[in-house]
Amino acid sequence: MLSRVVRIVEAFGPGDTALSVTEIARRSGLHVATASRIVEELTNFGWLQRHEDRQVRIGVKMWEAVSRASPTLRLREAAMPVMEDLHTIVGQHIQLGVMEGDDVLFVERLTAPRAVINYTRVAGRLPLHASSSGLLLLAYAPSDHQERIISGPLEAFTERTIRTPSQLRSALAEVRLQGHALLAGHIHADVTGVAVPIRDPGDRVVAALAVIAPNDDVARSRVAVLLAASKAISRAMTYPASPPFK
Amino acid sequence: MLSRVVRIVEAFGPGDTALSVTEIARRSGLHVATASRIVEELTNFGWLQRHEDRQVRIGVKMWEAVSRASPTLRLREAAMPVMEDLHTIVGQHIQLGVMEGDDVLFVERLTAPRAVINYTRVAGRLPLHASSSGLLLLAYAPSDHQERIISGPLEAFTERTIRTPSQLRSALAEVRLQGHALLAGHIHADVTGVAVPIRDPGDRVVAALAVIAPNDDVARSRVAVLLAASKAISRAMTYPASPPFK
DNA sequence: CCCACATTCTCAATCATTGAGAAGACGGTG
DNA sequence: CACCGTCTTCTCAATGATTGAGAATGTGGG
Repeated sequence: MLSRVVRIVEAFGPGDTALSVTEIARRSGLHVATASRIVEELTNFGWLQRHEDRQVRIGVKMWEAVSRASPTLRLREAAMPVMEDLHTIVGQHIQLGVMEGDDVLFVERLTAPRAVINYTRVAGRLPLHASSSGLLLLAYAPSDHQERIISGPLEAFTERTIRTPSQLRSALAEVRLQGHALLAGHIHADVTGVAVPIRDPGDRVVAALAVIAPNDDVARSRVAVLLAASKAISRAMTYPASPPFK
Repeated sequence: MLSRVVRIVEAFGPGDTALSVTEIARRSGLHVATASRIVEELTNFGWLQRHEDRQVRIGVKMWEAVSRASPTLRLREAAMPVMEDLHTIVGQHIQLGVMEGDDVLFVERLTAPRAVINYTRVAGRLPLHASSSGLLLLAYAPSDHQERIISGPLEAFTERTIRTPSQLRSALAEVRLQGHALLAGHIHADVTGVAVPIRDPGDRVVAALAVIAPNDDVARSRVAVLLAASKAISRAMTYPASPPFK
């Protein structure tokens, strides 16, 4: 059955590059015999691969199939050159996120080796109410989605994380007023995030571009260059897709 | 059955971001009813997603699961900062490839907007004998693999593409002698590629780092900076993996 | 309005999947 | 070297999900 394949692949959580069959069975709730058999079949297709010690990893074939037809390909291709320029200019972490359920999902990021701690990863998530990217995306989301988050539990990361519905409501209003989201110390006490919207040709907000910097960085002055970058990405997305290759 | 899922997902070729159910059925050789049903099930898991016009794309959930446990994650994380620096310095396309079957599979790339045409994409492939990255990887591959490629058909892209076993054999010897691969006009008449090896802690060649530039670029002078970059990446990979996050 | 095409639904025969338990492989330890 | 615990794979009969032809429904264009 199909759900078992999904459960097996999704058993790999953030930070798990390799798992044993037993561990996969435990996490997915499948019988080990079932897990073993499906893992073997997927391995034959190259969708999973096995280490010499029988540990299981995601296979190159699956990565390839998914990556070449990735749902965010257009966005990432349009964004990457601009993100690089931005990265060179501001010298801090740059990240690109989209809304996915009640989280922001980061689809691309550039790290600054000596810069501040940053918990995000490519394909990592953060709650919408807690991160600058998430708050920005939520501010431009349909109101029923906003209301669901506002009325839901608001997990706190630090003492400055938004934790009440009224705080969140006014924060969203402020984001819409200013056109960007600036959050200091909401995820980690020493870290400030600034996020701006990226719009598709129909002017809908489809992604957030953010700079993650230490609190004492001149974060506020980064808004202008961030906005310029987001305009450039929005413009690049309006052009037709790039030509096929091999 | 499991193979049907694989066939459906792998129906998405390079350049296909969205397909119709009928097209998926045609490419995968499945009955449309079967394709329709499996597509619907995968959609419920978020592994596929449907456009308003019923077109099918890869879903965010599948992208997320695969990307966060990607088999080349370590390599890419180690390589990206260095690739960016390199990109800033040389101002040409930079790409990172691994050997996968009889092709080189590109796992990361940085493009130079105004630079030369480049047919590669992330998750794109090129034959081992034709590209600088491929030739480099083949030169350090087990000899049985080399022999299989040497004796196999050698597809030609331009008149300068290697097309005979003896040409390939001597090209491989030269790569091993020099420690890098420089190919001018083998994929496209006006384009030169230069590739150098990236080694894992056990000193095995696991990837190729390449610069793609116009023929009149001073490609030869790029070898030194490329080698420096590859050493930096190799070194970065020896450190333990980065800590988990959310 | 009708036609062509794409998609989904229906349903009975089929055949792959399941999972308990056994057997085998592996690795560490006394 | 033999023992033991753990992980993995195998066996096999009962089960029930999967399959695909064809019908029905939905969709868009002329």
